[in-house]
Amino acid sequence: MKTSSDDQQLAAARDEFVSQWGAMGSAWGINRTMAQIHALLFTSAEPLSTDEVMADLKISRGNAHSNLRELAGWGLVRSVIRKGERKEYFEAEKDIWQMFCIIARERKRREITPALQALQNCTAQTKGLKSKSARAFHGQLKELTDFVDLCDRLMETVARIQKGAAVNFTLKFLKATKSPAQALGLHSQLESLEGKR
Amino acid sequence: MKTSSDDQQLAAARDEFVSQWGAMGSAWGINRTMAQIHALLFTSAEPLSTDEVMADLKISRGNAHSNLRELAGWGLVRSVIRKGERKEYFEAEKDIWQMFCIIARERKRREITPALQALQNCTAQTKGLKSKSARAFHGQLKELTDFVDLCDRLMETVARIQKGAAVNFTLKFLKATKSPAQALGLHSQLESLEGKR
DNA sequence: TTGAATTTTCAGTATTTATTGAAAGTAGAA
DNA sequence: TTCTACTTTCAATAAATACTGAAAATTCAA
Repeated sequence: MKTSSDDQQLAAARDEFVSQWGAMGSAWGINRTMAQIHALLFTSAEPLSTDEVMADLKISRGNAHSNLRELAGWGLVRSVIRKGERKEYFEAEKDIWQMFCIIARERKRREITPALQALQNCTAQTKGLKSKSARAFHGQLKELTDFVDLCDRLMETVARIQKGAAVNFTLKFLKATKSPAQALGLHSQLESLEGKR
Repeated sequence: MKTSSDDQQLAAARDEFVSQWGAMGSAWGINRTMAQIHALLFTSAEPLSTDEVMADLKISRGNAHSNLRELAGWGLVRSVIRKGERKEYFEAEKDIWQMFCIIARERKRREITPALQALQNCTAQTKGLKSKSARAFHGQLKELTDFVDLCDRLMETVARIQKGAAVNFTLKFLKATKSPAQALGLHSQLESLEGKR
């Protein structure tokens, strides 16, 4: 029967996606289950209850619960209360750019900004030292700190702009950078800066 | 005595940096020890031997060995043979932009590209399906796939350009995006794209 | 109030990942 | 060759992380 086979196809593809997204998460330091739940909700037309998540992924209540809470803490998932029902349902942010911005902002807040502060401390602590090795260390750390600082700001800024702007800008950037850069307004910036290092 | 206190300061700052870099690594899915060894070599004026790394971090030979190999596999560290000496020494890539490019390329190669292929598979597998939920799934996955694809390309491209170009470009981008975007060539791109979402 | 439905917590356990250390392997010097 | 300095491997173990499930807490309707 056609529909049944289609359903199977869909189920298979979704399982694959959930598993893949989980793997990707864990490669980037995110709890596999949390990423899987996110994948599930991200591709679900309807909000899901804790029990549905448990059943879908075959995980315990405690596990489902704590990862749903964590996702809510990131702002990637919000809870939905259906009128007349007592149970809590969850839905994911579906807009990809929005999702990207949330992740960028959270990782910045949780990891990059604190790390940057620590780096700045280390750099400051070795500011006045005179020995050759201390000066070398300080110089190296200063460069790293400045670089991380720049990334931090870039992330902040990117996460603020509109989806259309970001995508279109990226496309132009890619085009402009492909082979001898020319075309577009990027031209002057890029050209005047090439070959400096 | 002045020098001794300076040395202590330096040692303390370096320990702090090593520990911090290790923490950062593990938040991003990189073995803590590998990141610590990297931090050590990154701020060492001289190449270090396996034994020196072992002593500095108080880790076993096997651990030092395998993580040094892994770092070499990433291309972040290379081995140095000193003439007359039999022992192998290791030094890190010191240029930060270079280092960033290496990491970007490796993560792209190891994680993003494979994940992208899997996503494209899932998307393709649900291409023709007619049911409402299948169509929703396919649409959502298509968007995600396209987005990851764009990131993949962007990474590739960024990792190719010159340090000066990247930094300067970023600075201009930040400036241009601060408050009502104007100035620079970015103006037209940005303005024409704001408010789309 | 009471009690059923639901959420939350957390001690115990399982799984995964990282580390040790000693034995085996290699390669250069004599 | 053989000796020695050094590197590599890997089974055993430890440490970190994630998960379970059942008991306690909460919430809401009657």
